[in-house]
Formats: sequence, structure tokens, C-alpha cells
Amino acid sequence: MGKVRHDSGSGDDFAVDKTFHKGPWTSAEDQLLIAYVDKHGDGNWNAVQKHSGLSRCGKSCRLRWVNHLRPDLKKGSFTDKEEQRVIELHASMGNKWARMATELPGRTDNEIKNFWNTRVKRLQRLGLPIYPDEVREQAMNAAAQNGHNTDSLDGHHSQESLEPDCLEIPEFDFKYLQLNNHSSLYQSMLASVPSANLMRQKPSLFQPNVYNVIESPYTPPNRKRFREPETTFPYPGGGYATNDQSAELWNYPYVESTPGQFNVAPPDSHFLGNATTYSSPSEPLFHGAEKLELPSFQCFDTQEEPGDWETQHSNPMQAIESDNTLVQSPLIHQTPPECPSSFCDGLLESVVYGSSGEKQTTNTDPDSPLLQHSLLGHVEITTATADTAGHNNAETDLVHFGPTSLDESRTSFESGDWIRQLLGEDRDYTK
DNA sequence: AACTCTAGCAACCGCCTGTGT
DNA sequence: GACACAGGCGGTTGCTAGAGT
Repeated sequence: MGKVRHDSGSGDDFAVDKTFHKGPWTSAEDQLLIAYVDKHGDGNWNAVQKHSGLSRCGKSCRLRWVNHLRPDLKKGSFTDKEEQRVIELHASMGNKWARMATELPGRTDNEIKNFWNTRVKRLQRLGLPIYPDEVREQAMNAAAQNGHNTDSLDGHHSQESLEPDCLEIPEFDFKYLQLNNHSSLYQSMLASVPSANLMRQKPSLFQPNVYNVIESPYTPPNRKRFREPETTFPYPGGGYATNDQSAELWNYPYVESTPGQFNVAPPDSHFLGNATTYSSPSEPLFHGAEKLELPSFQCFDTQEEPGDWETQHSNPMQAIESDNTLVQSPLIHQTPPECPSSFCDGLLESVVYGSSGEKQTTNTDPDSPLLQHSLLGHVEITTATADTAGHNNAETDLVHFGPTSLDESRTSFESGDWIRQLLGEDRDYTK
């Protein structure tokens, strides 16, 4: 409190004609605002100052009312049920806090956002997946049992494979997944690890991991207002695409980036799996995306075959940070002993998308590394690990690849039941 | 007791959309 | 269509309490 700024009171423009207090609200201010709302109702927030004498800008008043003074607000920490619901909602819609808030009566978007950010931070430190392991595991099993092909996953996609008119955006309702029962085990894992102990774990667990670009298939329902920023990014066909054009790309199971780049996901990003998979619906991290500032570890080079890449770009992280350890996929390798999770990598949605673009005909061996890579739906690169003696323990570089062509990927899209096939319609995920 | 570190939370900022003129 | 305004949204920042050293 005490800070004062000039604010026009309308939106984000500032003027010198009015001064507004900033900082924490006092109870006196709260009473003024409550009295105003009682009398005039909520809305027309820029009139608050005029009618109540409050020296707060309209936006601040609205925020205070919505987040703290509204009578229907639920106080206290999130219940298990609410937490599970948040997980479900985030899995299905990403960082759409306001929309999530409509599904959680008494909770505000800010509250949910803070809750999620804190949770993600905690899980990252633990090396735990953002989404319950059981759910991802079962999704992967379902995919394997349904025989998703991977033999086309060479990571090399042509321009034609991304022609926008050739892809349908599959609709996917995460209600197929019942997370509730899985979450309990997951939560108990978390509860068993005091937060204060987190940083005492092997530091390598907390190193940046590999993040991917896998967009949620969430299709917003009709509503008065649904905002999707039109972030532009280089379009495969040349030029730049807006989100409208890119929608199909977000649903495309490719991950494209530049070797040697790092993606360090912000804690509130849409993690579709865990600390190693990153997706931000509003800010897709496609190669060359406008807002992509941090280097990425997603090591695709469309000019090279995967094998070439592996040899030519071996251990990209090693070149950058020799003692940086990435969590590996337990499906492929043994789980690092320091990792408390059976799955240190991948996430449910990445599983879904990893499989979504694959035809269903050949190479259905569930043990196939290619299948497993595809199920993970993202690049995994295990970097060289410096042991205590200072020796680098080079691990295998794993790279997930999407279908080579659109024809291959569209097969499953056009089948119309790709998600049911992946998840197994008759599977009971609550067990 | 002093200090450090972290989680949790409140609030702000900038961008955006919807609406009215 | 252009503009201004009001309000909504997501991302970020900064403060504080509590735990650990």
C-alpha cells in the first residue's frame, strides 16, 4: 500500500488526471467497495471511484471484488476433490483459468492459477509428472493394445504434410479419463514428501528438462467470449500463421524445434504430462515462434534424418551443460534411482497426441521403441551425466518422431475414433 | 536469534475482445 | 470502418509467513 500511480481508470492506459492507490487493500477500502456493490451492483467499475470515494482504478476494484469480496467465494485450501478437478480441467483445456473457474464454484481464476503454478513447481522439484502416472500409463497401455503404428515415425515431415486443409482438429473430451481414483495415490506420493525436503534431492533432478509442443485438443464451447491470442509463427508453407491457421498444427503430433535450443517451461505452462513435456496453448513453442525466447532442447531438424541427427547432434545438452541430467522415459530406460516416480517423463496428453497422428496398420508391437516414443509424444534426450568423478555418462538420445506424411497421420484423424482407440473405449480408468 | 529459502498468495500489467458511438 | 471505453484474461511480480539451517 502507499504506492500511487496515475491511471486513467480505463483499461491499461495511464493518464495524469487521476491518481490511484496500489498495493494491498485495507479493510476500509474493502468496506467501501462492498458498500458500492451493494448499492450499485458489480460492473461499471470505473465508476467506483466516483461513487464510493475509493482511490482505486476500476480494474483493481473488479479484481478485488471478484477474487476476495464476492460473497459466494469459497475460502481455504483446495480439497482433494477440487484438486482432482483442476487436474482434469487443466488436462482438457490448459491454462484457461477463467474457464476452469466456471467449473469450480467458489474458486477464482486467480486462485486456480496460483494453485496450479504452485503445484507444478512442487512436482517439478520432485521430478513427478504433472498428471498422475496411472492415467498416463493406462493411456499408453490402451494405445499399445489398440495397435498404434509407429513405423512412419521418422521425425521427418515434409511441407505438404502440414498443409492446413488436410488436417481435422479432433475433438476430445477428457471425460473419457477418470482421474479421481488415480489422483489419490498420486497425492499420497506428494504428501509423503515434505516440501522442505525437495531441494535436498539430487540437484540433477531439478535441471531443466525437455519440453514439447503438444497442443490440447480442447475445443472451446460457444460462449460469449473466448479469447485465443493470435500469436503468429512461421507457417510451414511459408510466411506466418495466426492461431486460426495454426490450430491444426497444435493438434499435430509433431514437435519441431532447433537442435541445441532449450525450452524452459514456465511453471504455469500447460504441462501435458510432467516436467519434461511442455505445452502452452496460448503460446505455442513452435520453432521460431515469436515468443520463443529460451533455447529449446527439442531437437528436430527437418533437414536431417533422425539417425543423422542422433549422430550429428549427439548430446546437445552435454555441449551446453555437461552435468545436466534429464529424466528419461521409464518405458525405455530404467528409471533413475533418484526419481521417485515410476514415470519421470511424458504425460497423458502427450500420449494421446503422440499416437493421434499414427496410422494403425503396421508395427503394433507394444514393445517397439518407436511405439513407445510415439506414445510419449515428444522428444526425449538424455544428456550426459557427470558423475562424482567428473566423468560423463553418456546416455541414449531418444527422439520421438511423428508420421512422415500427412497421409499417414490423417488416417487416424479421419477414422474419427482415434481417441477411443487410443484410450480404449471400454477401459475403466478408475481402477 | 539471525539468516536463508521457499510456498502461497495478492495484486498488477499488458493485451485482448465486446460494445457503443 | 474507426475509435474509445469497459471489462476479461493470462502472465508475472512482489510480499509475507513459515520452515530449515
